[in-house]
Amino acid sequence: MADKHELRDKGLRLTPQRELVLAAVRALEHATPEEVAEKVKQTHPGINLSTVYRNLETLENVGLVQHSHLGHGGVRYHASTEEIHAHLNCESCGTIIEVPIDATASFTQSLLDGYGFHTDLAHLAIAGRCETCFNMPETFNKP
Amino acid sequence: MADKHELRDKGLRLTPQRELVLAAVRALEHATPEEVAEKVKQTHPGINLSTVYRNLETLENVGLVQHSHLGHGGVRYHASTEEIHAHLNCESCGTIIEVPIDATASFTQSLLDGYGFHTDLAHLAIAGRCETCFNMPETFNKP
DNA sequence: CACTAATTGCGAAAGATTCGCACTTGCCGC
DNA sequence: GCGGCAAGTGCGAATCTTTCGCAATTAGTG
Repeated sequence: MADKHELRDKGLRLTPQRELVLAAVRALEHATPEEVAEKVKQTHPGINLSTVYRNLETLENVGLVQHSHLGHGGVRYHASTEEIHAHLNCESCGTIIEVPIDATASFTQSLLDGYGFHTDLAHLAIAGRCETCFNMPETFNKP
Repeated sequence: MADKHELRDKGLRLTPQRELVLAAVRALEHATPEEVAEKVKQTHPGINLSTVYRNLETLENVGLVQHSHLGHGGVRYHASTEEIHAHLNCESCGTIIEVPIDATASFTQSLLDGYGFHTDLAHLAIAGRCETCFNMPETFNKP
């Protein structure tokens, strides 16, 4: 699971809670803080939500995890080691489609050329509608 | 400001609060509900925050305004008549760069071709760093 | 002018995240 | 191995944003 040294090497103490939070983020992919807490509780029922929030923040500061905003819902965390991808978020059904980041390279390059903007497509989802929902007008505007 | 008929035509009652909310959204561009309320209070100090929220929702339902998620902050509303554009949101300094939607056409087309996904780039901002912040490493990770 | 339904104000509630503070515990040096 | 100290945790309260219920008000209609 979590290598004993990767936390220590970052100057962090090695607590069971912290290890479990990191392991949960890695196992879950795109998990909300709530879901991470849920997962951790399976092996450490006493963990406090505050502790989960604090550890997510701490782990993010040292670069082991990152968060993204994947839609109307809230924040979601993923391990930094996960392959980088953009997220297409269907506003009707909530489906998340993952797109390899190199499929977006020419777009981000054009933003760099045109606006000097260094795009981080992994951080915010791209909104829209998937094929299925697009063909069901009655679901429009009701995510 | 707000044409007397555009609200009535949508089947809505014409109340001073509603007119002012619509006017504020149009005047402010990318305003949070909080900011809209602030603006409305300049001419109608008694307005209640709930009323602002309800009117934003109502106005969105009839298509006069829309909301987007522009970054870590919260929701922002803009008038539907504004020219459609994507938003590049610098995570360091919070600057919003507006990009005409046709500059993104080939990207959205490729998402449609490749994933059957109908992209609405106006709804969620694109995260990244502006030129200035990109060249100031010390500001990294502290939006 | 009276009537009815839409709208507002207000206070409370709900959900998510943060904070303060006292208690606990990992880690370092001895 | 043992003690001390700062980092980390648990807990409850505070904050912030958004929503809700309900009674009072008001726009639009005839």
